[in-house]
Amino acid sequence: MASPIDRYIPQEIEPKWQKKWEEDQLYRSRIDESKPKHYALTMLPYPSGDLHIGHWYAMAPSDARARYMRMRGYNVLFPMGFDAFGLPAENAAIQHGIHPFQWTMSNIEKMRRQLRSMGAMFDWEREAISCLPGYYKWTEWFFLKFYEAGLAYRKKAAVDFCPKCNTTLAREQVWGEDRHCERCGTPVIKKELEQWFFKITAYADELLDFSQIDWPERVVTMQTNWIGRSEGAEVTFVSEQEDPIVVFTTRPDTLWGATFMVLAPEHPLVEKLTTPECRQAVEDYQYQAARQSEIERLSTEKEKTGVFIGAYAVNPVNGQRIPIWTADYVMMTYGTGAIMGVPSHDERDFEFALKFGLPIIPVIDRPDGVAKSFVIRGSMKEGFAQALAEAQIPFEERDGNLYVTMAQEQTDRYIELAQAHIQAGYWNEVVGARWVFIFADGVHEFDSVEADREILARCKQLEPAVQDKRTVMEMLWDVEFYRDVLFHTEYGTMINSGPFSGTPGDVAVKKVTEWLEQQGIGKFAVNYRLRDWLISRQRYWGAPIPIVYCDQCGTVPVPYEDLPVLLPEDAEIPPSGENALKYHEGFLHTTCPQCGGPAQRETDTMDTFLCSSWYHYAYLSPYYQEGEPAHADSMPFDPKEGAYWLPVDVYTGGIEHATMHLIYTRFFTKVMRDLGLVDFDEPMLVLRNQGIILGEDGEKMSKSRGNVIAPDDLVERYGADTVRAYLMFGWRWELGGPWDSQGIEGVARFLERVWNCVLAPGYEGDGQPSEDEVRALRRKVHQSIRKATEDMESFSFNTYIANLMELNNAMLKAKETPLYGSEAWEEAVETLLLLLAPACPHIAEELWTRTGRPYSVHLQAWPAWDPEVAAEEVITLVVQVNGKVRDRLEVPADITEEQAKELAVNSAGARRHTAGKTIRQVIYVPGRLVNIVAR
RNA sequence: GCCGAAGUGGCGGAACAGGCAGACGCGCGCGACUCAAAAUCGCGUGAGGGUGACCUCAUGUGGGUUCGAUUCCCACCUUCGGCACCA
Repeated sequence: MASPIDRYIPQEIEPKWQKKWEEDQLYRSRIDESKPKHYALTMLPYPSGDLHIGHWYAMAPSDARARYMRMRGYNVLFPMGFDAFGLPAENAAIQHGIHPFQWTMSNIEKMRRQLRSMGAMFDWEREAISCLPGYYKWTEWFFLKFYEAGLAYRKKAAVDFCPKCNTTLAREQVWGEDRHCERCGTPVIKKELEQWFFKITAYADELLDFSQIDWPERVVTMQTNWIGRSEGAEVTFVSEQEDPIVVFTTRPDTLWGATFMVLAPEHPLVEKLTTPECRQAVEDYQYQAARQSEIERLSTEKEKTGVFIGAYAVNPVNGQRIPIWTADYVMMTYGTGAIMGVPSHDERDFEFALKFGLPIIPVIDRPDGVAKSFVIRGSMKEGFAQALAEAQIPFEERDGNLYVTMAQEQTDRYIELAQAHIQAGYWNEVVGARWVFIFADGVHEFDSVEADREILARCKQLEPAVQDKRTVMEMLWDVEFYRDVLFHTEYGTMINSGPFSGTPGDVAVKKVTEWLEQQGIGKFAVNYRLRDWLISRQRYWGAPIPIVYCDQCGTVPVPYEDLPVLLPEDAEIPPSGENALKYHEGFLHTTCPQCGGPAQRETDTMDTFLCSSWYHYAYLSPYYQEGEPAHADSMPFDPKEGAYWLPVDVYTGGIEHATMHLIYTRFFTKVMRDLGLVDFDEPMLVLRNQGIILGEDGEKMSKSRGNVIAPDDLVERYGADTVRAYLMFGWRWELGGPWDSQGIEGVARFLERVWNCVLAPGYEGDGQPSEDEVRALRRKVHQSIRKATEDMESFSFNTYIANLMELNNAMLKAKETPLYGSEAWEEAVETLLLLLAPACPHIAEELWTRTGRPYSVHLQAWPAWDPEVAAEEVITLVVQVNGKVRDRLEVPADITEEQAKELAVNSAGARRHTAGKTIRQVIYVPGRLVNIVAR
């Protein structure tokens, strides 16, 4: 029984070492040209007031890896700060009457304490808090630089607005099908306001290039989709009043199939082109459309709506006169806000045309070559079915009707037969890979709007049941059998397209685009889903936008020397949640920097994503040149620090930032590069995402569910080292999963075993360890170093800890033998502590110093493994017969192929299963197995 | 609807340039210690069959490639993310 003082009591040793490390400035990161640098960064928290287990899950393994890199000889920077502007501070102000600044700073105070209990190697001297003037001076400075570069502009825009928070929302802050506010859940409405934007779209193409960074495929895909580049053409249609109407299309090869146009309800030409007869209906529709975005967009709003505006345009490729409609399925914000409707090859246009009786003319051949015909009973003369059978045209017969499904090549023969057999008073058609109507007196190709009219008229004469049909396609749609071949969106040979008919699908887009350019009616064009970044927030608690509005001079930027525009400390947050700056006379009124006359300040503040777009630069020299006036050619961080530390080598954080923060910060860096502030293209070279820890019930942790795991409680009970190691051990880091309060007990036991393994007395008998025993222990030790190194490199934290457990288990066995106290034993102890140090810094330090080793374990070099020592001497040779394991043999690792095969074939297990069979083949996998193929 | 990821014991998870499935841990069972319990330590633990050595089945389902597939290919099912009238 160990004496009480020798028990593992993390609650005593952890604070002790944290204090000591801090006194010794062990984790200060200073420029050291003699060492390679490593900038490890983990996403900074919002100071909500409580560090939750998710923060630990993100930060503790990141810290372990930063510590590992440090032991590998890198000069490591691993800073921490707070993303301190934002809405919750204002909500707290409203609810509790506390000023946002005080609320934020006291939260930070508490969270700093909690963060320190983690024992991470944060360099607190580099802490940066985004709501302090020394920080947001530079956020404002960046705004001015963007403005100067033409990348910040103001425009009136319909923005999502939360009536409860009384603020505009970014697209990503609007959630869910019902479009509710990210923060409070209130359904969002649209509002027209003058807003500031950053021109992120100017960098869209460059943001699509991920060649310089090692980021998870998932994030790359999400960003690629978010940016949503599509290539196509802009084509100019002309209204009958001679107004050019430009449309964007990705399918110029379908131009000949454009049978109508649709303008977005907000499109300026709607107003101009609408005829008096249609005006009332159009205005009603526009009103409806505008209102519809105000009401929550109801769930099943699938059904297409729209109205004809009375006007016509001319299809520039074939002179066809086509009606112009307005419909809300066309967005004003994408492309040109106008489309050509090609219902035969676009699902939405098809649905729209079918509903409103617009002609649908196929212009792209079906690549699958499937053609169909429905032969109604009595429409053909006797012997038709037999003729089809003889021609090997497949069909099914049901209730006397024939359902013919044929290949494109068979359609000519089919048409001949149908024509020969068709009864007077009937018609028959072929659809899909061929479009033909067969009447008793002749065959009509279905190839144009005119043909559509003529065919329909003839059919109506013959069959009263189709009287109400407006188009051929509407008539065909009633035949269920046809539905899957009536339209398609594939590329294919162009048909019914004038001179372009017959152009193969793989070159059609290119050829048509070139021709459009020659004709001067269109040109190659690229469109993006990405919109410019709306940075205005109608909030008090954010970095002010450094702009004043002067009656004489208009929009005037605040001079660099006058930064920062300070947030007034005495502002009162109105209970309505409105922007306090609007009502703060002292802030609002100022003088124009240009003419000295009276002027008003911009009261919008900046999106907090701006603050977090450059925080990794702020860490280099927090609040750089505080108190000194800034200039246009200032640097927002110390260039010496930047030259050494940048860019970030490894960035860790949650996947939820894939399309917001992680695009914005890349954008920021590219602009900074173009401004000459940095000389690289990407801010973070390697990115890794951790998953989410759920409550023990498998649900997302929340106070209302009562499933929240509080790190403070865990630290108090188990100590930080146990919590850290469990967070690394329990899950695949990138996936996360439910908390398991029994699982952590296992890790606590492990650390206790490590403690006892190192400190408690072992074997007390006489004798020397055998050479084999020494070799076996050393082999395990060196294999463990190899495995630990590989796992750290690949962020495989769970197997990293498992490997340490294995080493410890092996040592506990060795401890009961003469190995205890030997040189090999000491090597094992030292290695165990060194490998443990990144994950569990306190216990490693305690045991390191207790065993008389020089302080500090965290200044030691990562151990190296000797491949020869780590090499196995004996391997288990698996013997398979026909792929099934039949025996296992212990053999020397350097066994030759012949020896291995020989042993395997003669092994008892193999003989049992090869008896009476012929051995056909023997396969040898070096160091692993022999597979005997016997039949 | 489209795009992407993942399905392995009772549980978290190992092993995938194709080669012993289930490392490590939780839980569970048996044993030691104890008057007893907890803690600790030892042994066992995918399912089924056989007294036994052994045998059969098993990595979401169904096919395929291969001497050999958790790993590669095809189809399907389930779960979780992302986007969602993007022309």
